[in-house]
Amino acid sequence: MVLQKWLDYGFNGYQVPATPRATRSARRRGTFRKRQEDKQLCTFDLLATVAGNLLQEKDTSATSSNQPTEKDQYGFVKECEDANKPLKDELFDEGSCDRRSSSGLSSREYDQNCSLKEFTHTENDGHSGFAPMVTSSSCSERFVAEKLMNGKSHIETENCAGKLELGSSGFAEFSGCKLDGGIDKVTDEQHKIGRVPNGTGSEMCSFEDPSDEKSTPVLISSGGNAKLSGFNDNIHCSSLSRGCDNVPVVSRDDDENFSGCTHPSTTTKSFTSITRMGDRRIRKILASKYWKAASETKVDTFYNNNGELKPIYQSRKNCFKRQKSQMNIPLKKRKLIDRSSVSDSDRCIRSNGTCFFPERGMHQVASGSSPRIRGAPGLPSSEARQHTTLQSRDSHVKLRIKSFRVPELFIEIPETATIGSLKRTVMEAVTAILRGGLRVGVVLRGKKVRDDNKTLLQTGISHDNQLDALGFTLEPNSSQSLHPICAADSPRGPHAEMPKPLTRYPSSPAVAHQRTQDTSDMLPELQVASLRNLVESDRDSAPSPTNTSPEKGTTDSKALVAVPEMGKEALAVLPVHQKSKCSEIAQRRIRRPFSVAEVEALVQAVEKLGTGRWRDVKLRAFDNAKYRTYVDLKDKWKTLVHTARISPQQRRGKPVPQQLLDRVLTAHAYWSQQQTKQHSDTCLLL
DNA sequence: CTTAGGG
DNA sequence: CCCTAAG
Repeated sequence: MVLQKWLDYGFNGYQVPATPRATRSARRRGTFRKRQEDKQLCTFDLLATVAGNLLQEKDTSATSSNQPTEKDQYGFVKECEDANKPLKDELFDEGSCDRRSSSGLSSREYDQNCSLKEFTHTENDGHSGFAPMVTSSSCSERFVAEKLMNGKSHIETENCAGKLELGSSGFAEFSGCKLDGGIDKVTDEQHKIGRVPNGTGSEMCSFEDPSDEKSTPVLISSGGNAKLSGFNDNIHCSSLSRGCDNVPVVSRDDDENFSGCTHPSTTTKSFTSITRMGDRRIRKILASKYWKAASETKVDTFYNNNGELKPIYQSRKNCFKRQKSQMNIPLKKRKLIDRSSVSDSDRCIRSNGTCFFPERGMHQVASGSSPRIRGAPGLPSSEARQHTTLQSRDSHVKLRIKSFRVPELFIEIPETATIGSLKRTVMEAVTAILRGGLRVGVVLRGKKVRDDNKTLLQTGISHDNQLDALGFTLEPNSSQSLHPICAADSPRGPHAEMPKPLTRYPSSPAVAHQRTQDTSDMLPELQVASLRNLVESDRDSAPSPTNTSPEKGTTDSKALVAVPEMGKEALAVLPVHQKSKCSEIAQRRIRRPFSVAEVEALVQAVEKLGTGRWRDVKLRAFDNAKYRTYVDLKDKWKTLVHTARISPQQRRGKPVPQQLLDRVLTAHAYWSQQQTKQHSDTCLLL
């Protein structure tokens, strides 16, 4: 079941043009939107990824035998590895599920864990309404997709990922990434508020792959729930991820809420149609009030969950929330102590803006610095030491960005697509996002630091006690933004929301959480650790992904940000700018040329019902084609009439049988006449 | 939400 | 396909 659900999920984020044509169109419009009906529309929030985890996992796996799940995960991953295997098969293949289960965790257990976690989550929370919200947001926003790259590149990326160094000058430099990244200090809010159980959101949705080097781990967490047509079960994002066994999450509420945003295939007919119809509206709203909505979303959601809101309403809210999360691209960062010994090992090799850490160095670091013991216990001590070190050298602050959030991606991919194609698609999307114009925002204690000329010292960042309050955000680069709206909005939206976003994404803890077997116990520690990470630097964890693994990784180091070198080619394909900027706000639907059969059905329906009854036509002939709205049908009819009137030479695209065109003209003439007649009759009566 | 019509 | 006005 879990696997099946996979498909349901969509990739929240930038849409990858299925075709050049679509791309052009999208570019022209500056907006993208892809929806999938018969194909699986998955919305995944990508949390990036990174490969770095792989290395860590490798090391970790050996150490942490206590996690039965890992093997499963491995097995699972391997399954996915088969690039030639159709996605559909992959997902629906019972055998796959079984295998995965056999490896250590039965599917049932898997589910139970998720449920349990979820349940626990809510219970502990004490805020019945709040927990779900957090979960959903985190899930939707947070998703980890690993295995975006090949094993090799993967590793490299991971290594370099997110290393951010802040010099005394105040100049921030991403050693590892070309991308602008923000360090996300998500967890802080939660901690402060205390409403959310430790490690709440992120853990649930994100996980790490303990896959070995060979296997390219792919973590895909859905942002929310995806419903797959034919399946009533709601899947939680966690189910997608391998680590989810440890960190299952997502509340039912989420599923419902998201139904509107995602593919509501499972929903009832009426509901589906409603949601679909509302889709545009939602998008519209998002576009115009994205930021505002985003800022308010969290709160709204919270109350909504408690209250008795209409499903649709909730779904919309969720959409907003989701959008928000997408827009906010918080990065988690880790502060590293600048220590000579560490520095050496950590030192990265830069190449084309990407920083790589030599494997040796990494391993060394990992082995030396971090205890192999999985679990929080090791963290505190190591951190303390590091902290001390840090203090000794307060003149330099090293920050490591462990992960960054990728804007929502919409990926449409046929069920028959191969895993390899799926990977490529995701890769392209991620690459595009990364390449998109982004800038870094610095948030200190919830406040945006706008003065770029201030030194870290002046700002207070130089002091470790301040560091815990330091956060980074990714913001659309207005200069590159194609859309005025985005550019204009970006400045305030992200900033204003900073605090909330942070709260919502305890990404690092989550990741760590995954790995840890005893989630409940670990959570508290993890969160603490994550917080501390911001303040303190851990040399061990920082440079080496390996190191990050269980102990440290749990805390914060886990989530690495991959800054790929990879997607260069892909970039050409994708309209990066638009996507990175505003794609989330309004994504154009994918173009779906009408097939002859569809035209036939349309013509037939119109012949029967006449023009002007597009809703009926839709229900009559395209009820199952969810991607065809009545507006689409109306438009198609319009184009058909036009096509029928022009000479065959002037017609473009897939030729429509002349016979059909003739019928179009006939029907159009007939119903036009009827309309006129009726109108005249009305006039006469009046 | 539906229609209708321009873009 | 999108967007919007209008009902």
